[in-house]
Amino acid sequence: MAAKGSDTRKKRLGAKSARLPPMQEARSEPPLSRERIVATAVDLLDAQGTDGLTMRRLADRLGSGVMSLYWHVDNKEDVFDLALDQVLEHRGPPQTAEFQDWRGEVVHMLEDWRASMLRHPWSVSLLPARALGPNILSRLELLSKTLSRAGVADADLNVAMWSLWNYVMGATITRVSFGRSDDDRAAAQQRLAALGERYPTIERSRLLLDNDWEGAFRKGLGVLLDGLSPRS
Amino acid sequence: MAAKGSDTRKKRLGAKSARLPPMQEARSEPPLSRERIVATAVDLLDAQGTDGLTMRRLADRLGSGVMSLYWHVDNKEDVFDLALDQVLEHRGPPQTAEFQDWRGEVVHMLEDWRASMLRHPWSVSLLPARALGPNILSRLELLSKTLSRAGVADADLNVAMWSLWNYVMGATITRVSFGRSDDDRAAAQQRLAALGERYPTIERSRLLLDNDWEGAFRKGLGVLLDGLSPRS
DNA sequence: GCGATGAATCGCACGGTGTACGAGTCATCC
DNA sequence: GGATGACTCGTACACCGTGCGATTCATCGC
Repeated sequence: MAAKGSDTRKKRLGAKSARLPPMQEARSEPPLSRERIVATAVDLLDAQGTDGLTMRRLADRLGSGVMSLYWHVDNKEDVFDLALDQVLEHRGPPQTAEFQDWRGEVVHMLEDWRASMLRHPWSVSLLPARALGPNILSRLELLSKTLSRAGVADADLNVAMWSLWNYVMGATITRVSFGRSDDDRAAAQQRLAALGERYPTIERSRLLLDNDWEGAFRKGLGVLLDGLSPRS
Repeated sequence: MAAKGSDTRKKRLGAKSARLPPMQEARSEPPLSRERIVATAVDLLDAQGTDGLTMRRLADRLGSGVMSLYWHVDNKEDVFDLALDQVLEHRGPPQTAEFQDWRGEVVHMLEDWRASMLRHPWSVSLLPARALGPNILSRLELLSKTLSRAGVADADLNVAMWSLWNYVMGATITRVSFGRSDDDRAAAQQRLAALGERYPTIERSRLLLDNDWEGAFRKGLGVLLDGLSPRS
């Protein structure tokens, strides 16, 4: 059903002819390209969220006709896929040959991952329903290699990988859905209090008001890493 | 922006008049009600997924006009909220007075939570973007109370709660998005292999082919609980 | 120079969507 | 008998993704 890989007729041509501007329209937009479409889509998503992205609006921002987009892109789903992967781009590993602090590196990697998604909140609602783009795979590869080199046995590797992935995804998604604004959460907690004594414990602990997201994230991650460490 | 609480004019009237069937149509549907709408929406979501739920289709299944739904329901978002909460209903705690195996209880609670969502895969893509319904709150309350009674200090309670929540949500969402079918995952892993040697480690570990979801879930959860246990 | 090719752009139109609006029906109560 | 209010629903509107040609224009073999 969900075939990946753009299979419409269209190949990235080898950057041969540098289309010179048509010179009739002084402020004409640069020509359409997959890259420009994706970049604009990310802008639009940042500004208006998932529902804000429509093909028409996207074309407007690009100064093109709607149907022109479909030459470069399979369909709207494709745009989402590309935008998501774009946002998860990451610089390669620092490539330090020596390997003293694997734990710190893992924490850093995962925090960077999380931060990348939090910078574009729409990405977390997209990710669950989408396949793995190259940038996600590359991040997984890096994590896997680090854990492996740190001494995690092959037999335990997948459990470790999935546990970390699950935790990071869950924490990020939660952060986005509940962390909108202090006011929102205050309102939620108040509604909760108003609901009477049905939820005394979470009301007392002020669960929804807790806003040390980073601290909580790090602590939970620490616990997980403690348990997943080799030769623990 | 996202005001909760149905604010349209409409109150659940106190079950006063039992609308007797109009007797002109022998097989006429029972009258519309919020409950019937939600139940039918869940059926429709189970059968057709998130995109399959349209107000028109929903009305068709209910044998009513489309706009009649809007008397009982604020809008489509409302339907999603209600359907999600409905699916997360749960039986109250066994209410055992004695408290020997808190850990087993927590594991059981979280596995039940996870299972409830996996039974309705659409729920996981809904949850990230939605506020907390009463059934979610009630589950959180139960979890919180259990941990607290088990001896988790108040100061550590929120970290424990969020860590567990994050992990469970992440694992469930991941399970649904990647666990579609063996074929899908085999295809993904193959695509990955075809992509050459860019991802050697995850290719070697066959990360995407691992299908012992339950085992991995339980192991990761165990690690987390080990670290979060009181007086560890 | 000239026709053919094919990449790229885009207008139009179609079938679908959520829902605002207001006109209807009907049981109930004064 | 009239008023009220709960409830149903047909019509209409604006917007959506996208299939289908028609159109433009640079390039290339002749």
